Amino acid sequence: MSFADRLIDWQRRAGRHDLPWQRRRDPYGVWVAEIMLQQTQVATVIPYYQRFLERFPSAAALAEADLDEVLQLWSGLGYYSRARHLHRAAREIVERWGGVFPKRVEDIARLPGVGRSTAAAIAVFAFGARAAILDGNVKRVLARCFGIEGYPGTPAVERRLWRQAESLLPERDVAAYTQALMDLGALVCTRARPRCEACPVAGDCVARLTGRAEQLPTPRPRRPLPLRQVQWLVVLRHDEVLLEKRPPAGLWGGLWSFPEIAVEEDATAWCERALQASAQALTPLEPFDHVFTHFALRIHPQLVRVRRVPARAAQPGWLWIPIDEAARAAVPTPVRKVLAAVGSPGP
DNA sequence: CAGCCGTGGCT
DNA sequence: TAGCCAAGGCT
Repeated sequence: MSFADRLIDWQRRAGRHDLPWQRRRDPYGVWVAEIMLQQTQVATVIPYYQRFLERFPSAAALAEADLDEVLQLWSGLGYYSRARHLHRAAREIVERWGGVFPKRVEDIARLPGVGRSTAAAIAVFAFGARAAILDGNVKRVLARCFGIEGYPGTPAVERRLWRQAESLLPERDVAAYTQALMDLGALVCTRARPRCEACPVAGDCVARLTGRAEQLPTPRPRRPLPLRQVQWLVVLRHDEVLLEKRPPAGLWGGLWSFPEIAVEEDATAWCERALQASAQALTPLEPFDHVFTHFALRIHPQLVRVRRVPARAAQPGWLWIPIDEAARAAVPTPVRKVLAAVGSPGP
């Protein structure tokens, strides 16, 4: 029996069949699922997927929405450029494709946020196309099965993996085969402690036969990171907290967060400058020189280790948000946690 | 091309 | 426990 047939047969018995995005096979539902699942585990995606599709049931509904609302529904899921791309792509589908999701893999792959692998997955699951995917699961399964050495992040190794993935494609049942590949990687051929005894292709697996299953795929070469520490300023006024809108791209792009400074900077001086610079936006607040009688500045004790201090926006927006509402605003998860830790500052 | 982007689970 | 990685794509 061929590699593909063994996997398809196994998938029918032991694979996943009841995931939310497997219930609907329309291209929009498949597309949103594939974007959310990029670098994100299934269990994390499920509640976000259900909320998102309830609010935006179609590309047209998504295209009409404000980006802020899309980001708010995405908040906590991470990789926020996915949400910005999704929103842009929805408008592209409406304007360029007349609201009809493109069918050709090349056209799907031109949508923002959709690369080669995601385009193939959409085409396979929504349109029954014959195309190969190559995600983390598939890379691991193929690297082990066929003994492909080397870090998959390098172009040479990735080319070999793509060629291998293409050559294994069955003539029919590509959707079942693709799902099988991902299920095998997620449930059996796991990164640590693979369950080789439950694998339908263990008999032909190079890594299994050479005892190198846990050594493949070759891990990323580690390079020491110049870690710095930054800290957040939490500016409070009664039961309100000051948030700034981050630049539209980059880290937490378009989301609201606390002002963030390097640990070497003087927080008090920085806060004075920031409040002075945004005096217009802060009306009807008191003049900044009263800041320490009318406002409370807290330097949150939680320090964050980051690669670099994120660049600040030239013209950040500022917003005083009641603490209760802030917890529901479009803010990234670390900010929500700090917010919960700060609580109400009292009178 | 290599670094960046987020959060959570795992060992 | 601190690092590694996950249904990758963009620059």
